[in-house]
Amino acid sequence: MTRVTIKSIARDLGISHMTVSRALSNHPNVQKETREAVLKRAEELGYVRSSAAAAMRGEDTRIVGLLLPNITNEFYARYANALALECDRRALHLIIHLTNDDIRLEAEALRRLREVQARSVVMVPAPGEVDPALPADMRAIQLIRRRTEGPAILVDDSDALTAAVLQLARAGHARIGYVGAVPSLSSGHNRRAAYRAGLARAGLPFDTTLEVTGAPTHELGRTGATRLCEAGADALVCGGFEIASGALATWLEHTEGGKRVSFVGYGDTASYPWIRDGIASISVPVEALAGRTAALLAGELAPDGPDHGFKAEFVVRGSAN
Amino acid sequence: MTRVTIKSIARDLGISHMTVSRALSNHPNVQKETREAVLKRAEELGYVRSSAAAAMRGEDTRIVGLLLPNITNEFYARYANALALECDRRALHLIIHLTNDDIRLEAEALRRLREVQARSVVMVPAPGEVDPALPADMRAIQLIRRRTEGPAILVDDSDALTAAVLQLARAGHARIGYVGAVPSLSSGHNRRAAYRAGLARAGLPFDTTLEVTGAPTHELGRTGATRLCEAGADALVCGGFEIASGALATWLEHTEGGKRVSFVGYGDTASYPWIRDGIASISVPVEALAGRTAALLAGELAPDGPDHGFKAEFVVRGSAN
DNA sequence: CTGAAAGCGCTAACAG
DNA sequence: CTGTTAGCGCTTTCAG
Repeated sequence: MTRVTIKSIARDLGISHMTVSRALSNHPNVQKETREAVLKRAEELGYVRSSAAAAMRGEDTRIVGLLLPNITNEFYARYANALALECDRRALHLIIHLTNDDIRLEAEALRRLREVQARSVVMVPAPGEVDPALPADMRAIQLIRRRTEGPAILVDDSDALTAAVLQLARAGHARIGYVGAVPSLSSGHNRRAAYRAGLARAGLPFDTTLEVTGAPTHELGRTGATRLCEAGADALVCGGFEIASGALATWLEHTEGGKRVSFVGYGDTASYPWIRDGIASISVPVEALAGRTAALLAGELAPDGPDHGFKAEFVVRGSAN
Repeated sequence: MTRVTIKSIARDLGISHMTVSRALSNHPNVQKETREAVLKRAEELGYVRSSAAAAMRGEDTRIVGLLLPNITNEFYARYANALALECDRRALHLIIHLTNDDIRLEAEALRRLREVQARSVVMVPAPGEVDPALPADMRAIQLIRRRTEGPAILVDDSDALTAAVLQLARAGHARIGYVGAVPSLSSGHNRRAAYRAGLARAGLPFDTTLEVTGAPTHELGRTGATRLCEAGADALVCGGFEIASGALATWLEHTEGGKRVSFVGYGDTASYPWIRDGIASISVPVEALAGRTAALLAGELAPDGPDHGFKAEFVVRGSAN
């Protein structure tokens, strides 16, 4: 049983494959009966158009790539979920590659997306000193972090982070620690600055032993939280999704005995309200980000330039007292 | 700046496109210098092979489809994560479509995967009375649930569910409620049977008001848990991932005042150990499932027949007392 | 209204 | 070792 093509249908019906093509694409110049016969036969045989052939002719593949560090972190999962729904609605194919924030895996994924002629890629750029130019034949939209120029969907969380620090200070904490990404990443730089701004506004002294930065991973969260606790921090502020997930695990172990260390996570993890007295956090509007991304992908929005339109919010819960 | 093809490289170098093709695919019959010149030029120009052209010639597209109800549920997220990693490792493209357990969205996704000539699909079959045959030109691997014949990766959770009921009975509960999928789904049928077996073995009476079934959604979890609590249940057992996520939310609200209703969730949600005294649950070996799937996809395993090789486990935590 | 030809990028099968 | 031809599925263009 070989593939059903317009030619096989044409042979089957004793007509030219062009007539079949026209019938299937609703071209007016086909006799009614012929058209119906074609449509019927195509249906019976389960014909589907080959998108490979279409792509070869230069048609849009309707493939969108999504490059994420992982998809277990709830922020990325929710983002991917929302984006996948939007893509399905718009008949776009979403190809997901996980980079694990590794720049080599990222490069490999980009290469393969070029092979399939993806029309655009949405990517959380992996951290890295070098600056591999993003491919020009696909439109790249950077998410959350910005490594190079071009369109980006970013979140302004400065006020939220500052507010978190102020709240902790108000609650009587004087040694507020911070774990975040390396300052070479846009997000790492800005978030740490916001943390420092919070300290300044609270009139608290600045202490580098209370700052841990590194590659924004779960692991950094774990080790960073440990280091900060050992350094005598009485509160922890997280500067990233992955980091928060690691730091939370450490914090839960560390404060099991009832030690009074406060905690502010990052992102809207569903279980945050249910853990202990509730985990305070920096809330990021995931669905809105995904919606905007989809609009960009569908060309419903101006394609160029950065996009700082989103604001994070500080959500107070028990862990911030 | 038009696309870089073997022909454009050939023109550029003043040779035939076949020589370029051979050079790029390591065919022996190319003069060393020519080969090097080609490779160099290809590199410079950023040539990538068109997989559309390859697909048209009948080559494998290396595209794998993944159809999931959603990707926010931690089980699906972790599964997708693991599978995506395996696929990246094996240079497979993973296209994710979300079905929301809607059989029409599922059909649409399958049609589009046939268009791109996906070699295989991994799918959690949507619930539905009708039985749309799975397409024959792609290999379909059913996950968790089984709607029709063909290879499937299933989990045997009977013993775990029975054990959960027994544990609750031991803890002194007599009105143990169950929320699960409709029995027309293989998983719905088996899980309810295991729940009932638990009751029987505990010597507890059988009570249909303590059983709620429906489409396996978060919503069913919410409403089902409410109904069961109103029916006077003193313990809840969940028969599915989505259901557990909904039921947990309801349960947390309902028992806030300290009412003593016990709870057994489904799946290995990371936060389960941290909520209240820990949420007991049916633990499913996600990573193993994904590993087996990948092996099947890569053809490293016998492709046919069912696969019941996985066992779920009951994990006791505070919520089961 | 219908058909034949050409070409998208690539390689197998033949010529040289 | 290198080049030419043909064909994968499809549509655009041109000829009936």
